[in-house]
Amino acid sequence: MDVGARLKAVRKMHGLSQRELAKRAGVTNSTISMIEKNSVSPSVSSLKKTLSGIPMSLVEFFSTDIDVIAKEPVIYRAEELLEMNAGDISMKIIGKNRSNRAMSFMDEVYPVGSDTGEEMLSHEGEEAGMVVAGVLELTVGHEVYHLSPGDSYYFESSRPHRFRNTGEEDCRLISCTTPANF
Amino acid sequence: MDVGARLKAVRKMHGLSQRELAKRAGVTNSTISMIEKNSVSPSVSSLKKTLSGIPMSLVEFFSTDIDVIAKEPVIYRAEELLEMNAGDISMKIIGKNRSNRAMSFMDEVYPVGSDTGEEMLSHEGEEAGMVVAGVLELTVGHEVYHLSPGDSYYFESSRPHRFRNTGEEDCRLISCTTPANF
DNA sequence: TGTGAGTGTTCATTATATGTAACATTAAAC
DNA sequence: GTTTAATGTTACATATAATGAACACTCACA
Repeated sequence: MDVGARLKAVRKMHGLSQRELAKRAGVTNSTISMIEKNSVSPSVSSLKKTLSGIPMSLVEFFSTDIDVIAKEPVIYRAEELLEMNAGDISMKIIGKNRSNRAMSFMDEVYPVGSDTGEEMLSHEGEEAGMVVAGVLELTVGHEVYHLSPGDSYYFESSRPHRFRNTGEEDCRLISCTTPANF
Repeated sequence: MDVGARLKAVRKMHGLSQRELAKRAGVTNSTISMIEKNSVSPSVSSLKKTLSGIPMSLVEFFSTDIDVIAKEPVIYRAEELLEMNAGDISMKIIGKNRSNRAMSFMDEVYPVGSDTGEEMLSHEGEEAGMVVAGVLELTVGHEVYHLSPGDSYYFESSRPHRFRNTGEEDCRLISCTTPANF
């Protein structure tokens, strides 16, 4: 991660000179020069102060992809979607071949009786989804929910959760998680 | 933003002592102590090095919400979903009443002839979606795509884009954007 | 051909962060 | 009670970053 190059790119992108940004941010131009040349590793507070002149948050600074947006594919045909299997659950991941994704967007099919398992799932991030066909039993924490087509959910992935198809037909679910898990 | 408190929380969450983390990260325990007490503002490089012992990225560190996970609602019934209208396009937002969301997960309906407009959209983030019914014309950059049910897309929202229903029936789309725009 | 306002860089000084090694406190083991 | 190993904190020396004032350079304009 090239902090200097990124700051330079961000600054240029906003049409600011080192001195102009320095004035707005309340730091000196030499500080910015040194940071951009990677002659120093700025403290969190000074980087934050510097970015306040843009303005830009630290999250944005570290997550924004300055690199050229590669000519990534945009659309994924239904018949081309690669099917993955986790147990008997089928998942088709949209954008799987992209270099970096912020999300995992998926078309999932839970066959009758399928289950992510008694051991509850728990991981970083957030997830949301909508049932398109069939019924789904969703457990989050100590609550159990039953979802029909058109019903949806949104929760923090750190909360223990479990998906089951307790119905009598396959359940199809369109879901999304962030960050990308798959 | 309380860097010290956050580091402490993250460290505790992973069951590490200052010394243990220090050893894994290749810094000294006193450095960690000082950072956690906010007696110093660590340099980006030393914070990064410190987090490598967790391990955790800078993005995660600055974006992770350590605050207590509020008792947010989890599921949203089809009939309860609030319908929003942008022109003649209908959008139902999942999780709208949540305090903070990383994503906008939506159930959208594009009536025949509807269009996000000649002026292409362009904003921060990434977006993905899958057509559930009808057909959709998606323009990204200079490319025009036609999607049928089961087809999907994933692209950087900074790329100019436009959605149109050029078909002869309503188009239903389940989509997600990050960060949350709606 | 200056001249002036802009650009980014560099140097010496000052301020701040980090490493080393000590300290005090707690909890478990004997 | 004493020991032992763990915890987090602190003091001082050293390393590093930030400041303020110079410097060299480019470009527009007279």
